[in-house]
Amino acid sequence: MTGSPPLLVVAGPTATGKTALAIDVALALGGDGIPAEVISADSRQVYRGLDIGTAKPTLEERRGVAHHGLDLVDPDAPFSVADFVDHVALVLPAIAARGGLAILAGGTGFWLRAIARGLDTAALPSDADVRRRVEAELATAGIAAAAGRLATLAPTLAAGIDTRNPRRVARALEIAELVGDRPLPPPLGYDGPVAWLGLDVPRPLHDRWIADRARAQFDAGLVEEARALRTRFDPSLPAFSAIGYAESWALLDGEIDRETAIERDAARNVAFAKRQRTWFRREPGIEWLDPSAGDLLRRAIEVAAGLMSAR
RNA sequence: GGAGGUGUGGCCGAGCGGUCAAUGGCAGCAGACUGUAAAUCUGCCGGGCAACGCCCUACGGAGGUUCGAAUCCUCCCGCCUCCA
Repeated sequence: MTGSPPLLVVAGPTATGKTALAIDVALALGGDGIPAEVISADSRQVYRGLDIGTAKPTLEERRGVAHHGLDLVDPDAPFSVADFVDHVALVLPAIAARGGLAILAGGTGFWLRAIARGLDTAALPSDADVRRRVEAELATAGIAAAAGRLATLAPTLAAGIDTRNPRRVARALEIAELVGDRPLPPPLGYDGPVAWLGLDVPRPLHDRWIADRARAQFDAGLVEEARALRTRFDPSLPAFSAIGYAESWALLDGEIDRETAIERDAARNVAFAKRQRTWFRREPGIEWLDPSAGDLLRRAIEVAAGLMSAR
C-alpha cells in the first residue's frame, strides 16, 4: 500500500564489495520468493559509458537481479542528487507494488542519505538561469563578495553554510533568490522500514584491494574505455572526475607509464575512501560488517528478512 | 679531459646573506558538506616543552667568511647537459 518498500542500505567506502553483497542478498531473498532489487547510489555509475572505471556491475555480475540507478544519462548531462531522488521516487513504488525489498547500495553518502532520510528537494528548488548568473558572479566578483551579498540577502541561510566554499555559496545564493531566506528544511524521513549496513575493511588490506582493483580495471580495458569517451565528450565534464579517466588519458598522451597510471588511480581511490569514511562515521545507526572477516552475507540476509517482516 | 648546471622537509618545487622551521603543490592526518558529492571546502602537517614563547635538529658532506648563511667561498661526494 505504501509507496515505499522496506529499504536495506548498503554503505561503505569504495572497493569493499557493496554491490556484490547487494546482489547476493537479492538472490537469497529471491530464492525465498521475495523480489529484491538493487538501487545503485553511485554518482558516477549514472553515466553511460563509464563502466570499467566506475566498477559498474556487468550484466553477468548482476545475475538477473534488477538494477536501478545505472546508465541514467550521458556524461555531458548534469545530474544531481535531486535527479537521483526523482529517479528513485519512480523506482520505489514499483518495488513496493511487487512486495519487494529495495537494496540501496553505493558509496555516495550524500545520495544514500537523500533517499534513506529523505532530502526535501522540493523545498530547495534550482533554476538553471539563476544558477548560471550566480556562478558568473562568483567567478568575477569572487567568493568573498558573493558571501557578503549572501549575508545581506539571506542571513539565515548564510549562517548555516560554509561561506568559504564557492559551491555552497553559489547554491545558497540560488536558493535565496528563488525562495528567499529561510532555514533549511528538515529531512523528510523514509516512509518504511530502513536498515543501514556498512562495509569496511582494515586499512592495510583495503589498500591492497584497491590496488588490485585498479590493476584489474586497467587489465579489463579502462584505458580503451577512456580513449573512446574522450573522442565523444569534453574531458573537463564533471563525470570524468571519476577516478581512472584522467590517469588513462595521461597514459594515452605518453605523460606517464602504465604502472604510474595504476598507482595514481589506486592512490586517488585510497584518498576517496578516506573521505567516504569521514562521511559515514557521522551517519548514525550503521551496523558495520567486515567483508574480510566473518560471514557477512548471513547477517545481511538476516537484516533484510527482519525488514520484510517489519513491513 | 674541458665547459656549465644541479643537489631543499615523504615526493615535486620556490627561496639565493638576516623578517626561514624554510612560499606553493602533492601525499598524509583530522574535519565540514540539504542540487557539481569519485565533487567542493576547512584545519594540521620536523621534533620537544612548564608551549601565544623557548629549545633542539634541519636545506648532499666537511671546513671557512660573516654579528648572522639554505643563501657567499674552498674542498669532497652524487646527478645532469654540452664540448672532446
